[in-house]
Amino acid sequence: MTARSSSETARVIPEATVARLPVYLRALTALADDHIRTCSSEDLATAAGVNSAKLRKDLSYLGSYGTRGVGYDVDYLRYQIAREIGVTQDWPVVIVGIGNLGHALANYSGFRSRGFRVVALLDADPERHEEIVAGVQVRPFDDLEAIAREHAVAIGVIATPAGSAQDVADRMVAAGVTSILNFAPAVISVPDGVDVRKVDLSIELQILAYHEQRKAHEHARDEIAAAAAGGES
Amino acid sequence: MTARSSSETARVIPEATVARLPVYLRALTALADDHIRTCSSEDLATAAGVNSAKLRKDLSYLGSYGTRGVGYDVDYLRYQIAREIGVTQDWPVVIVGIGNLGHALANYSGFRSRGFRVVALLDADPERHEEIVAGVQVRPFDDLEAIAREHAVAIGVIATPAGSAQDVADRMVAAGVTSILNFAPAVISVPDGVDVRKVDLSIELQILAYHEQRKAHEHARDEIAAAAAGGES
DNA sequence: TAGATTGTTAATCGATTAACAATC
DNA sequence: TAGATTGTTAATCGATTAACAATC
Repeated sequence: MTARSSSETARVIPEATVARLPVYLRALTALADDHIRTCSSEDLATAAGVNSAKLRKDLSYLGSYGTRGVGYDVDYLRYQIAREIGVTQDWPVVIVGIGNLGHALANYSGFRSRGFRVVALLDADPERHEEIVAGVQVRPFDDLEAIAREHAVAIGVIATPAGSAQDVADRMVAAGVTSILNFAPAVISVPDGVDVRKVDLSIELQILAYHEQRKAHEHARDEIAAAAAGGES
Repeated sequence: MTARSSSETARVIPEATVARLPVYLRALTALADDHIRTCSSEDLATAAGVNSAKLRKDLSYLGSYGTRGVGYDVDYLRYQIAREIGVTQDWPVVIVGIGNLGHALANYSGFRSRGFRVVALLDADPERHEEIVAGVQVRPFDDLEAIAREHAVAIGVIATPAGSAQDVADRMVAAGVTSILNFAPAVISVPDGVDVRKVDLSIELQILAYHEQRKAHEHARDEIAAAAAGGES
């Protein structure tokens, strides 16, 4: 459908790489905070918790920002990654659902410093409309359209119960939101062209539980094997 | 290192599959709540937001729990997946760091119903030790060892600021915790055999920002192309 | 020039998907 | 038996990694 222009030189960054760029950005910020001016791919990879070959391959999709024999200039690389991700500008964000999690998200200090600005907190419950959270007054969910258009909001965060998530997503999309971060434990469906990412506490815990169980089974097996020592080959 | 026993028939479930099993579990629970007794792979795939070939492949790693020509028994499959993940039992969990996010996590109702039980809330700040959150009193961080051993805690949740995360992780590992869910915006390193999963709000938002920016660029390009209509081939 | 480190190649590994034989 | 749907095969696609030539 979308014709690829030939002027841009095949700028397709793999999804796995895109997901790691923010990690590199954070690691570079930590290095800069420690007054480190230059780092090797090995240094940065260690700080980011990945292997250095992967890091260099990832960076190679952005361009050639290092110096052979020397390494990377921390500030320069940081700026290039920030620009590539798009967080040199400020993205207006709305949060819908100001329960416990919504409160925590609204108060999250990492927003502002990382290229995002919470322009509105919305909740369907009128009881919450008095409240001021992190300096922002909670407003009715029905104000979504007006706010989204006024601030040109492209990114929405859903922190409602599961039952409301699809409805909120539909309204967001209708209001022009094209990227959604969904904290509700529900699958939401959206039209093509809208991106959804999902964060789910209980799913993360269940993945850990699976591995825990496997470890437990392995231990049990090892012990049985040890007890039956000297058995058949 | 770990010798694979031959009695268990090569029970290696790919990581990508493991990460989807909890999604299937939730979808099956939703179907059961709607009094649906049987479903096809197509039905379940739709409910889980994946394609049906992938779903069937995933389920095939667990065993053969469907009936050709008929589909899957919802309750039976749900039990089999829960057993495979290990959430038919209850996992004791500790949460460290009872700020905004820690509060939200402690109050999260999906815990209990999904195989987890919060046995302790810990915080280093003595000011918080009076507090009772979700019916559980906040206790000193130094109680970690005692609590972890008493309840045989295998899973820990870190909801502290980034600066404390590595220290908390080290203490958890020393206390026998072998799976960590890390909400702090920091890379933590742990010994082999300890699993860490990371949930990071600002990274998720940055990934969305990247795609937003790409959409914006594409629109701009399309408009330029449209304006220059009738140009060279 | 010698030493260091990048950017890239190519091999390997793992995940996705369509298609269909098996079978209820 | 005819229709439906699973479980599996095999082809394809994407991600990881080691190794090293290029080059500062």
